[in-house]
Amino acid sequence: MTGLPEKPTIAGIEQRWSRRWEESGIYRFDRTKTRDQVYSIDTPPPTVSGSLHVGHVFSYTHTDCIARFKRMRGFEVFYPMGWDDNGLPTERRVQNYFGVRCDPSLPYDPDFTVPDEPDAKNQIPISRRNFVQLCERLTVEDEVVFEQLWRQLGLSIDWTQTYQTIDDIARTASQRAFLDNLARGEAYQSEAPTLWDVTFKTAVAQAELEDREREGAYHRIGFSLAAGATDRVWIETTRPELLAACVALVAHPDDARYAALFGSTVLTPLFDVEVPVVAHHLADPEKGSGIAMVCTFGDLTDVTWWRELQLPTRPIIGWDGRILRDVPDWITGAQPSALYEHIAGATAHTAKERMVSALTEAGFVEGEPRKITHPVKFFEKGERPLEIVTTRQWYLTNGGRNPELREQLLERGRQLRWHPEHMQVRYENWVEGLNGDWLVSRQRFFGVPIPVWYPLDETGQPRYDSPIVPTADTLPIDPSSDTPPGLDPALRGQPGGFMADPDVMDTWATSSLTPQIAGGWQRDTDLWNRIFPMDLRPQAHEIIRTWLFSTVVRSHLEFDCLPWTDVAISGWILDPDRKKMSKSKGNVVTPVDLLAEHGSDAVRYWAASGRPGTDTAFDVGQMKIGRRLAIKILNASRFVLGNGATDTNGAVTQPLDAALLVNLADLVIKATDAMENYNYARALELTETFFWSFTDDYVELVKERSYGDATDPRTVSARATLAITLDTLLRLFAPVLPFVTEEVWSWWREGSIHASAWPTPDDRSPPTTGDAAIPGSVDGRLLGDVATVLSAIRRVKSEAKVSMKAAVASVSIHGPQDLLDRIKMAEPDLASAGRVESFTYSVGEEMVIRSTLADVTD
RNA sequence: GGGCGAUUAGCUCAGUGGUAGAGCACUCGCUUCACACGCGAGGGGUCACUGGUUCGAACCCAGUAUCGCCCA
Repeated sequence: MTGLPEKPTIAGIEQRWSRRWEESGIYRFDRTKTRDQVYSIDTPPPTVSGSLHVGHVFSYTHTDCIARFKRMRGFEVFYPMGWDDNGLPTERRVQNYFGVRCDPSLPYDPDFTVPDEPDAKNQIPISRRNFVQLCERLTVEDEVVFEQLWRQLGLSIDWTQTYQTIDDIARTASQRAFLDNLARGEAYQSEAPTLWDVTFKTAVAQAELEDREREGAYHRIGFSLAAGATDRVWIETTRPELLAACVALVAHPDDARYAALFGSTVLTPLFDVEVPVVAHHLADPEKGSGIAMVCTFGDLTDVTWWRELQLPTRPIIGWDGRILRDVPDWITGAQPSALYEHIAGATAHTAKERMVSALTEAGFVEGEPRKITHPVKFFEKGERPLEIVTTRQWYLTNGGRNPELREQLLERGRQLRWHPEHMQVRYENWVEGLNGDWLVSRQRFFGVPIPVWYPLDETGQPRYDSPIVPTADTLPIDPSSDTPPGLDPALRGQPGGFMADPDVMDTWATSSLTPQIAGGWQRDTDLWNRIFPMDLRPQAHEIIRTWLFSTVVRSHLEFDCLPWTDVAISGWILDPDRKKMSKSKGNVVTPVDLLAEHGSDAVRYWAASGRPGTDTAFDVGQMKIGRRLAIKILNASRFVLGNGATDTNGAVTQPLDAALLVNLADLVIKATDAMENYNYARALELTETFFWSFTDDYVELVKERSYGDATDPRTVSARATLAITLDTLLRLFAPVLPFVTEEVWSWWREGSIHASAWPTPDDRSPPTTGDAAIPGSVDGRLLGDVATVLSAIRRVKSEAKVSMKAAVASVSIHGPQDLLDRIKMAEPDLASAGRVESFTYSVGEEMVIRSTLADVTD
């Protein structure tokens, strides 16, 4: 054995070993292995434009613990890392970082350089291609920083398998999968009311919505029953600015107050547009006045009424969220037109003020606005309420409109093994609640383009029903600069020519293909066949409805199977007030500082202590415990090895030693079982508990014996037991504490501990009952009994406030015969550990231990 | 409003039918030849509450409360 340090330290351990691991390539995927020998992981790609936070460190550590365990179990682990540089976060970061904004109408400027002093408030307009180049430039910078952190944390990733969600490979896979969906009829276009973010000017899918409670007010507005009549029907609305878009009034069919009006028409105030009064069960008699104004479109209920009652379409809100400029054709007459012009071009907010004031002046408002709070739909990343506009969009089937497909996807959810199990209901609830297909087109710049063109007819109008698609070998394409096969580029935009679909795909349309992108689908079939379907998807629970579900959808449609067999859902990190940690609260600690302060093993210890799927408190105290454990492992190992206990093949002949090995085998069984069930926290806890009692009790008991003559069987037995136990415990700790265990391993073992085999209970079988040399040796209780006696001896010394070195004249032990028999077998070890001069035994029921200290001579 | 989870020592958490546990913190000790980033000992809990099942409940069942999350 070489390299045993005088005074071991954990300083600098991360840099040393992460470099060594990279040089030796021990985490690289060996593609000579077949699918049954492989364990493949669909690693979540972090958003590079954001920053890594403690939650990332927490959950990625969990995955790494599993990866390391599986590797030691003999699997070839496919563990790639991806970077999600798609979509809005990157666009926004580029805008702020470089002080630019994308204007797709501008031509490409090859000489463009970024401003010396970027001003995010006064952004310079640049072309789409210039903008995308800046996106790519920034993400490359970010990826370097991220990779560095992951290496420092000790993730056992194959760094030759990284991917980006915007690179050529990802674009090709996304477009290929989309075209496959299109060919099978799973992707289709539809012109329909669409939830629309007026800030980002893009459509938003159901999965990206959230309800937020907002203040609003009911305005009580009167509709005239007939031209010139003074009789009114009073409705209450939170959106009076949409009066010009009113298409009907609706009340519940059983509502006697309005029964007489069903089938008749009324006039909208001031605009004098004739609208029908209709009945529908969704009208709530308890809400407002019980009769509601239906507009194009105030909310999703309006859309339902519009669809089910076949009402006309009268849009007045534009894609910018402002009232459309031109007076619509259903508004006629001088005064109504003048009123419309008064609100035209205004924001919804301003239009509301103007409408209320005009209606009030004309006597169509009753009472004061009645303030309420109500849920309003928002884009999860947006800050203004969504509008509903009618647009042409691409959709992917996801079961939202097809009961048969929905049931198939629910069945996929049941086939998947969830850790923890109860997370499956999140999936069930989401799939059961889908009310439409997956809207995949987005009106953004930095994303994967939808790979189709449309023919233009003689008048220059696009024919959306017969899109032109590229051939698979030309992917990836950008239809806005590439030309359809066989067509002249000059025909772009010309009558009889073609035009590009202007949109890009939803980021989830790419992220839902991470197995395909990372695994070489349609690109590296040899690799693909070795890793798919994958084994594990680790992820957070807030994206079950997005990432997890969309990945299942794509795999189901493309391959008719699950993308993985297991999913591990990680919990939140909570701050000390039990609130989710977040940037806005200013309570986020940067991972770099955390690793530097406590050490990677210590931070990993804290992370691995959190049970799978359970929210875990950010707890520096737990990291300190991890650090202490790492140091203890170094010191205990140095002691064991420095004592000459390096031979695991020595004959174990002493009962105490055999008892320890029995308990060790039991630990291995339980820890393995926990790991197999993705419960690294349980495995760690079991191993840690064993380790502390090993050092506190067993090592103290055999210290004297292990110092002895190397040819003495008692010494050989102690040393072999120490070596076997250390060897086993290091391997059990290795997934959680990769650095310190590797450090110790390097002192006396060949190769890397991370390439060694996970322990099995048969590694070093303890002597059997039949062994005459060690009576009763397989009884693991011996260790606990002896530890109890040792503790009693220590207590006497502690209470007498004397050193543990103080001598004990005699110890009398009272108890059942079998207990006494066991203790007698370890009497010499007890005598040396406790400095006991003599033992006496007496038989009885209850265990009683009495110790008498020797006279203190000084 | 629907669903899921949690509630155990001052704190962070284990513990799925058989005498309430760990670490931290606290108290009192110990310069023990691996470790003072250490070692030893000690004090500390109506297991949220109310019922039920059971010989026996922190654990199973029903309900209540509080907190968190997901969905509407």
